Amino acid sequence: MDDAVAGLAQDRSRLGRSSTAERVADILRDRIIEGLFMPGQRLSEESICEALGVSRNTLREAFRLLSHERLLDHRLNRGVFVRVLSAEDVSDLYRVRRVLEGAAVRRPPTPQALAQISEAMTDAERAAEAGDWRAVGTANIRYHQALVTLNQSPRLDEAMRQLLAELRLVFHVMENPRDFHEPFLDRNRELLKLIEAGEPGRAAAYLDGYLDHAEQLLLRAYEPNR
Amino acid sequence: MDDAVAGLAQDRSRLGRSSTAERVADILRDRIIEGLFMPGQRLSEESICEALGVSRNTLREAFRLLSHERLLDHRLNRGVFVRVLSAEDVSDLYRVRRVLEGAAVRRPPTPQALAQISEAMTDAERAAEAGDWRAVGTANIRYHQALVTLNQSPRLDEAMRQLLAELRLVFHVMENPRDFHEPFLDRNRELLKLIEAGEPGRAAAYLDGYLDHAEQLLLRAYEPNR
DNA sequence: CTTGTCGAATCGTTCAACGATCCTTACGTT
DNA sequence: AACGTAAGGATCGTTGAACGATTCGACAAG
Repeated sequence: MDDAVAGLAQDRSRLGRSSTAERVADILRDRIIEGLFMPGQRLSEESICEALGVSRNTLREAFRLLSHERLLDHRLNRGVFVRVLSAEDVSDLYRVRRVLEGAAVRRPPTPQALAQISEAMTDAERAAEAGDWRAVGTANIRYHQALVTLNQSPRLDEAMRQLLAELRLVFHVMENPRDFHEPFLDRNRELLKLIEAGEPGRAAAYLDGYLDHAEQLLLRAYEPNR
Repeated sequence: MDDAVAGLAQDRSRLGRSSTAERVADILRDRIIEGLFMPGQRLSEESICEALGVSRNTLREAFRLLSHERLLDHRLNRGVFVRVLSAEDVSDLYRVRRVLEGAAVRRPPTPQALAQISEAMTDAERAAEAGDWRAVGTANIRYHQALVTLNQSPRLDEAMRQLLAELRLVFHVMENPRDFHEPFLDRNRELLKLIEAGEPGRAAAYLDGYLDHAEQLLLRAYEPNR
């Protein structure tokens, strides 16, 4: 019986798990990530707190959370806006990816992490066959999130989660998701092979080329806008 | 004249710079980092909002910000507490440092970054001569913050800033700051030399040993507490 | 010693209000 | 036509009070 009681300790995290402000933040985060709120759009306190049935103060707490995640841009006395990323932001995001993912592929891979990466990989391929490019994008994100878990660091996982959320804001400027995601299917597969083969050096080099290419594609999509 | 106008863009960040909640967060962050609020201590909404002369709602917004930085622990219906880091947290912080600083030392150093590192180095040495070990700790943190700037990434700089703030919470358990900081003076100097000499491989290896040692010192200090 | 009950303290959330700030528009000046 | 000024409205920033919900500690009953 002591075992059963001890097991409860793991579920403790679920106890504290709720608070209107956090739930509101979750809802808004989803909308932003899904692209239902477009970058640059202003989020009016009044209309949103009425639509969600929460008070302005609670909504403001949620806004603070999302601004801190760089998904919203909070301008004093002017309200909050969905973040608009600049070309410099894109470059910076890829600099961080090179560091985080680069460190990941140099680590001895754990079976669980490999399984997660592999699962995301097959999900992406299945979605590609079905022609669901939005799902391909989602699976691709899961792939890279799983990649970072090789670092075995909760904080780096969290950092990657936030980074990928920001990156989704960028993906919305890609008018044709297929052209953007399709080429990376083979690359993800190849990278996974190199990791499984225990060749960290080659995997890291391959990853660098991979990220350079993706960054340039995105930057090119940003060119016309200025 | 266009130059002068363009130069203004850099000061734009100062414009938005104010909001009671953020200023409150700044004040509290300083107190926490300086150790005036001890880890585990509860921060009562009522007493603090009265002491600072702000409303509870505003204070709560500040609390949200600091919880998001992992400096406060927000437990539902129980209030906010100064974060208490576990031994696992310490290990994770050092895993992140290995990734962030490890990537930094492998980069070709820029003159400005080197200057900043060098300045922190001499500040630390000067403070050591004066026997001011608290100042040594502060300069040491500046040193590593400057180290990360080699990555040339604002997001990584920010991540390092937060990481070091967390680490200060841990340093408060070191009863004797001199024993902890003194050995690292020579190591910092040696690491700087290796970077200046353009030997990224040896610098990275040296850094790893450095971080391993620091982590173990901290973990040993944590042992008695459990 | 364990369990149930109760009250105080505090949190979570809402609501209403007022001043401050920003944007827009209009008007007059140069 | 370009610029400075003024007025108005919309929205934000912040406050203060209020009430239910939750937690914690004490104390009595089993």
